[in-house]
Amino acid sequence: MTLLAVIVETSSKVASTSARLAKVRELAACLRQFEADEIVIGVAYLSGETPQGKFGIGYSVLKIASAAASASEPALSVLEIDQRLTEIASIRGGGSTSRRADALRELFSRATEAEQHFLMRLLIGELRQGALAGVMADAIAAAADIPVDKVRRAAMYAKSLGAVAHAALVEGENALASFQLELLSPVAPMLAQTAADVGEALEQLGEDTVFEWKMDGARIQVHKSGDSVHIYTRSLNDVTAAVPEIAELVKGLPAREVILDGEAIAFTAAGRPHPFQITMRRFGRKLDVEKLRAELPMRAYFFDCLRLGEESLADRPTRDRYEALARAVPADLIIPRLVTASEDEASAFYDAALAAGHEGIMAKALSAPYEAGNRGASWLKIKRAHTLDLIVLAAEWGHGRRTGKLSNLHLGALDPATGEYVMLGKTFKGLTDAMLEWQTKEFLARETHRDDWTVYIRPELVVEIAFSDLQASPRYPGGLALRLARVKRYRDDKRPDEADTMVSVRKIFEAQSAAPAA
DNA sequence: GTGATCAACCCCC
DNA sequence: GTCTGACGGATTCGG
DNA sequence: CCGAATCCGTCAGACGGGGGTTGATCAC
Repeated sequence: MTLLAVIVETSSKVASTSARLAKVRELAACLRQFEADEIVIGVAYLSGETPQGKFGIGYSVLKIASAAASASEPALSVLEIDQRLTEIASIRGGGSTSRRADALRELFSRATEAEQHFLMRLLIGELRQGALAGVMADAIAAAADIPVDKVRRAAMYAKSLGAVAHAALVEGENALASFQLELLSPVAPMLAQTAADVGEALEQLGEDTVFEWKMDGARIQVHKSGDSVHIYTRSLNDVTAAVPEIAELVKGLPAREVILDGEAIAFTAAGRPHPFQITMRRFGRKLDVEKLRAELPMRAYFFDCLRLGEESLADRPTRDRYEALARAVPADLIIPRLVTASEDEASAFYDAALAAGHEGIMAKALSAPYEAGNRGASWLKIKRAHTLDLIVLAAEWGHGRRTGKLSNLHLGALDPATGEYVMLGKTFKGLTDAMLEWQTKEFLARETHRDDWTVYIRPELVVEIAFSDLQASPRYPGGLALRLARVKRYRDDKRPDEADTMVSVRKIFEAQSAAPAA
């Protein structure tokens, strides 16, 4: 029987070093200590997850529970924690918040302070030990003395990394072969790297490149097995009930067994794609699905086929998978695509995608396999970014490796009509350590006032911000918010009165929602 | 008791 | 989702 | 030819936006 304290001790050692190999050694040593029925749970905890997944425990509930007394000696076992968490996850309905907090407090009262701290971070989803599933895969390979490639391959198709660890440690290397692409069992979708433009994409991928429109909806993976159809999200949640029209569509396809990769997105009656936030009113919804279905129909566009009939196509090249896709799905459900080695043709294709209201295009190597769960170099996304010179209005203190630095910027633009600065969003992205250092000093020199987390400053600093979109905002005063904002550079060369104002901000918003030129 | 509002949480990008 | 930093294996450089 | 420097892919962790659902609380 393994105590939670063993895991807590391991996590602490893992966190204390930045060397990945040392982390792997510590994790592997811990894995070898587990008994068979503890492996799935222990692997989850040491990868910053619980077997129960997310179940409604956040910072607020934990704050109540953490008021508990603590035990002086470790006594909780791994299996008991798992049992208690399963019970807590099952508490629902009226009064559940306080009953959950009570149950958590009781559990915490039997944990040492170190164990409480670990459980807090685990349940909130911020273990911050510098090791998650990626490092854990290495550790499983090391503990079972199996090549890491085999572990990673099994992990692509397994329900959980813990299941892979169990098979590897209990049954050995050969057992990993039983993890295969299966119908109605979703696999982590392949992700893409970024390219600045079509020229860069062609340079990286070479002659054999296919371009596809990139639509700004939600990724879907569709499985059909006879009469049974399920639709999964990028993180493998089942959203079949939220998009019944797509399920019906797939039920009507002639193929009996098929796995498709694609995008779900809502369109206007005029045939233009809705902004992402409109698509999200449908996607993942549980209530009133039928009512909204009528006014906000969802479409599916497919771009890959991982299985058609008996055989898995994941290891086959893109061109073979496309050939299967074309057999499985009518042409109007396939995302617009173009095979070309011509930069001019590719650019025109990109312009057409943007003119049709889409996000950009993808570039894919025709000879590459489907790398499930990987951010593979054979898929590149090409999106344009807007840029504005905005004013820093305030900044928030950072956490973790940014503790002690002012990190998250409040960004705004002057509204000439009122003379007031209008906040448009926040960002912490794109800042180097040197910039963090510099801006902390500069902000504090301009401080006007502060509260718990935020330091407000005189509107004197101009910063160039890149962003994907402007979204309609229910919370910001101008009714607009930056989407995916990141810092490009500080504009030391610009005075605040030379920065962009709300006039140019509104102009961008209007241009992006306008109908296409005739 | 019932509906409206709010805060916390999760899930898409 | 974007971006930076760190690690470590692979590759290139310099004498 | 070998050790050092550099390159490159992978992983983790900084936290953004808007949606929804659920349960708690407030007003009547």
